[in-house]
Amino acid sequence: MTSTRVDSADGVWTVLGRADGRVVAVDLDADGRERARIELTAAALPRWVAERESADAPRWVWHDTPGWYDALLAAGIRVSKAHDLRLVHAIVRDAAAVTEDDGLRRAREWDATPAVPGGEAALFDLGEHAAGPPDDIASAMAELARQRAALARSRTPGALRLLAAAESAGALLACELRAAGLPWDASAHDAILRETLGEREGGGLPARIQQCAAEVRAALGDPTAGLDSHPKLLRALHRAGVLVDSTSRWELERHEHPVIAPLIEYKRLMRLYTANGWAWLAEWVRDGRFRPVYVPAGVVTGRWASSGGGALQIPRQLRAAVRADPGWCLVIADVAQLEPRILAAMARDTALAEAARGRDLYAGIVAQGALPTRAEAKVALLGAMYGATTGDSGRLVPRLRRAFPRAMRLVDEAARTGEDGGAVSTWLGRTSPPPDAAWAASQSQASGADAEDTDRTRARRSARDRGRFTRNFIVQGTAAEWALAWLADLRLRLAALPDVAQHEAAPRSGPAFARRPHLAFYLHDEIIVHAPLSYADAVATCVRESAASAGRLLFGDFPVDFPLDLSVVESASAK
DNA sequence: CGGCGCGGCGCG
DNA sequence: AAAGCGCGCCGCGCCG
Repeated sequence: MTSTRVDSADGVWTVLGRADGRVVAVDLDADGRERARIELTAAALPRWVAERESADAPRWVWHDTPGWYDALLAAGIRVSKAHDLRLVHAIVRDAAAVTEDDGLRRAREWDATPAVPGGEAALFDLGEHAAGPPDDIASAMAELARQRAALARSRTPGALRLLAAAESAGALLACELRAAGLPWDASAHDAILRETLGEREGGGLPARIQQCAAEVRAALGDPTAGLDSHPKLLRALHRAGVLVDSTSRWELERHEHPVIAPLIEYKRLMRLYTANGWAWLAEWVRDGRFRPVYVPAGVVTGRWASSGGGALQIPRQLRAAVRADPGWCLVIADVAQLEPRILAAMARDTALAEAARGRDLYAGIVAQGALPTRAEAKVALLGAMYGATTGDSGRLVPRLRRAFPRAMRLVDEAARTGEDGGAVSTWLGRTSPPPDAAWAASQSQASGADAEDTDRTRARRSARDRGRFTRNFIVQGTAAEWALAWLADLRLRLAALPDVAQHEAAPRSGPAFARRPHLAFYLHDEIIVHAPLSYADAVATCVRESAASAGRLLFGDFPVDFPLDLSVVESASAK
């Protein structure tokens, strides 16, 4: 297997940008000096990129990945490496390790919102940078120079360059995931909907929802009770003697009344119907593929977000609709308890890493005697990373503090920094945003001589809120970096798999790369690869090796495992 | 009428 | 009424 590198200390960089209606490509050497410059028509670009890709596979530098890569993918061209100026700008701009920014922070035109594929939203959006970052070659060259200089002078150039490369690989993958799509069996989805919700009759709600609604109204003794408006439902519940303060499920469950069960069922069915019902199916699934819009770094911690389609919230109930094409399979893998393992590695906490040695980190904590049961170990650890102070979780955290002082010190310190208005950074250097002006103003006002008790209370609470955010930021953000490193390595390994003699029933439509094993889904700590059956073992090996490689890339030889739950299946429901 | 905030719930 | 992080989407109801 050829070695696959995520790092960016490598050969040729080629900057793409526009000028006078044409495309300009500039080759740079390792020091960033211009070596060659050519002009192309937009129509000639894909073929030229493909030639360069097979000749010397440069790192492609561009203002925004979807703005260039969607068209290349549509032309059947895939690239291996990129540098996304918009995404890297945001990292460098906020990074605490960047001390001399070489004018980068003043280049406000790069503070742009992500362009949404296929979206026309920018048309009426008069926001300052609604049009996205500048795509001309001069701007791209200038911004790249600022970024390279700022990174070179930063306190942690290696880590930040790695983050830039991983972030950009993620941007490539986000386009590829959308182009390939997640194989989705619309008839299986329809069957689940009909099974769960009942048949649709006329223009009304499905049968089982109507039945539930009737049972709820009967139990309330109110044949016209409105169930979809919280105020109306709350009043109806009160009239029936159910004295709840909200209509949320966890509160309803605490009451005994004939209305409770059918009401909870009604809400469950309505949720499925409205969020992932037939309307969703018609809008988001085409030609057997679900194509969500992924938004790399859409979350401040560096996690991806999604826009439209709810890619990050597909209910487990519908997983059976995720089905491989005939003759193909799904290789599904997720990391067991990623965030506590990340915490152990970041803190160099060998005791926690030892507990994480096996498959089940929580069982490992119990085995060490830190906490009596698995359930308590889990809630305590989540509480530690989320900043729980009360309840079961808050009560258990002190025991964790005794057992794993290094890990706990790391998150406690991050919380304290956040409470004081400071910034914290992930392992590779992504830095939390500064508190907004209102937060800072309320803190200083509360510490003044003329502050009221209510001011102090409120300021204290918002300080603690921010502490919980920064506490979680370092762990969630570093977990996102590990996942990016995993993905970046995996997509290169998959692309490097040799062709087998006979492809099984490769889909005739869709991009060329999707006729070979390819990533089809990604969600925080889980991936799905869609592959011909004959590739199953090779893909599983790639997935495992990439995970091991990501651990080494971030944490060197620190002994922490990132075990995968991996399965090769026809349908995601079997997992 | 569209925009927005909220409650609620799906996901990690 | 959430204790304890991060998201997106739905329907409702209010506002202009």
